Amino acid sequence: MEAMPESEVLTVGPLEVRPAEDLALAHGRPLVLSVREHAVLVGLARRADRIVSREELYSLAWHRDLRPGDRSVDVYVHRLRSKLEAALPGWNLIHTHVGFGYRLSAERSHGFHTDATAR
Amino acid sequence: MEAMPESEVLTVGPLEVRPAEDLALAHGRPLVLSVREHAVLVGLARRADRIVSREELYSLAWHRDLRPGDRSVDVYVHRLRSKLEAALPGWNLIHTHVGFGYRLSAERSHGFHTDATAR
DNA sequence: CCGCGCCTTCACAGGCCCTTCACAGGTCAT
DNA sequence: ATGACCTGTGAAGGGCCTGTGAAGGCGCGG
Repeated sequence: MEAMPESEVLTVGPLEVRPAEDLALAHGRPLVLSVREHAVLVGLARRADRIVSREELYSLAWHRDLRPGDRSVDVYVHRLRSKLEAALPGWNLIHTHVGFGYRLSAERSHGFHTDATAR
Repeated sequence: MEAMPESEVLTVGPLEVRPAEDLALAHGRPLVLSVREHAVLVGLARRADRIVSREELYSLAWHRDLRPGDRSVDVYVHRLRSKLEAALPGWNLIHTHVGFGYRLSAERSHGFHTDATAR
């Protein structure tokens, strides 16, 4: 069974990321992301449940060093959050650790019940 | 093969501290700590079950000498206690040794039952 | 040439942190 | 019991960090 890098599939709760296919799925439905947004998501997903510093995340998604004062990471994390929130209401995936960085982990939004509204 | 210092993991009862990842887990769930709070926790965790004096703890977390009259350590120990208590009810982790300092040890709170919600 | 999406950079606002106070409760020796 | 010292705790002030909406440039397809 395979563990070829081609088959890399990162799962974080209801989110599934497939770097090799430039694809991310939310509950099985494809997310519409730009190249950068996808790169940032992959960077976070490959280090799921761990804190990724801005410098590290920038390096992973932009392939160059983050310059002092550059807010790009914040902006992209914000866009990613918006899209993830829209696709996965009730889930809180990107967590901020002030002074350290961001962490991708599957957690339910505070005060959200298991889809009592659905169906 | 993974005995590198990167893998340093300090375990104190239900608490797990990973200095290299700037992360601390309570029952496996990540604690949200500020930079200082985390530094103080790491300082205490690396000397678990032993008393750490204020001077020593300050030196470990602030990387400079404690000035007479500075109450920073007390304030941060207080904040850490609050967060640990919130994340690990029923556990008493930071112990005060009047005149000597603080000690991190896994001990259950006095008179605490495992089923807080029962009945 | 025009419209559209994407990336980068701003500017402003809000929130979180660190430090320092002030005061209360405790402890201990006298 | 009383005074001196030690620790617990809540709050205030400023500063730094992060969230957020928008503008300007570019490249691409129509």
